[in-house]
Amino acid sequence: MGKIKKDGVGKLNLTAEEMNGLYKRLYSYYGPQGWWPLRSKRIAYGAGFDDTIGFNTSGYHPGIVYKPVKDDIFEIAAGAVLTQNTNWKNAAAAIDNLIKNDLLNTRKILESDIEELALIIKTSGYYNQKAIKLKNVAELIESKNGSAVSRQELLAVWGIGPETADSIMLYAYHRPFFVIDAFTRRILSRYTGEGFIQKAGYEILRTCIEGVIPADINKWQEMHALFVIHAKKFCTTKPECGACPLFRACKKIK
DNA sequence: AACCAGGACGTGA
DNA sequence: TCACGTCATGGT
Repeated sequence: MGKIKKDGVGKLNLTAEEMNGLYKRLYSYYGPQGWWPLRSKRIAYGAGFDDTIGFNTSGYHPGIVYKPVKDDIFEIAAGAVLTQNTNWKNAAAAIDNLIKNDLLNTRKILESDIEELALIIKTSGYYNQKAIKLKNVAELIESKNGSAVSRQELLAVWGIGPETADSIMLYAYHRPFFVIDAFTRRILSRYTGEGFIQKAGYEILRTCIEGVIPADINKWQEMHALFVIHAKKFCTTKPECGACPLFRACKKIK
């Protein structure tokens, strides 16, 4: 067995109270985000949607009815892949280009020429790798013939790591897996003052967070989206602590 | 002009 | 397990 993984868990002192306070502060400041930023939502929200960062910046739009369609699942999976280590704006441009070429569904992706596909998603960076990844996810989704994919199946796909898998599970399939990204780590480590959060392994941190936030799919979706928007607005690499809505509660660890 | 952006994978130690 | 190199565009 070797090392005791509990060493890692033991150093994480994140509490449900802290998490709840953080959620309430972010939610009251930014409002519901209604993620995932599907293009149908981006269009529906119109001017209220900041497509450079993938957020509805003008508050909730209760009058707008979002109608899910079959290809949404692949759009989310594709977006999760295309935004790997890349800003959303570049990924969104790639998605728009896929739409322009009528390629945003599993069958068309599988039929597409991989070198042409790579050029179509060029703006997202790593486009040769991502072209392969898109085909791989499309293949998995297509093979399930409409039934939901599992996290394990996603992780078995070349190009789908834990964060991408969890994004797909949480936002496309509405399953309870909390998404851990660099922003989540940065905000939580600063806010709680626990430097160890930056070093904790993915699964350790994920299960820890899942244990301190109420098991509510919508809340998990919102929490992750709130982490991302806050990391872009204030908790950047060089944070804007002066105007930050979390200033008073934050432990401010760099 | 370095640095960052909603990572994942292969390799060597 | 873990640190490090690779993949790559586009904005600040």
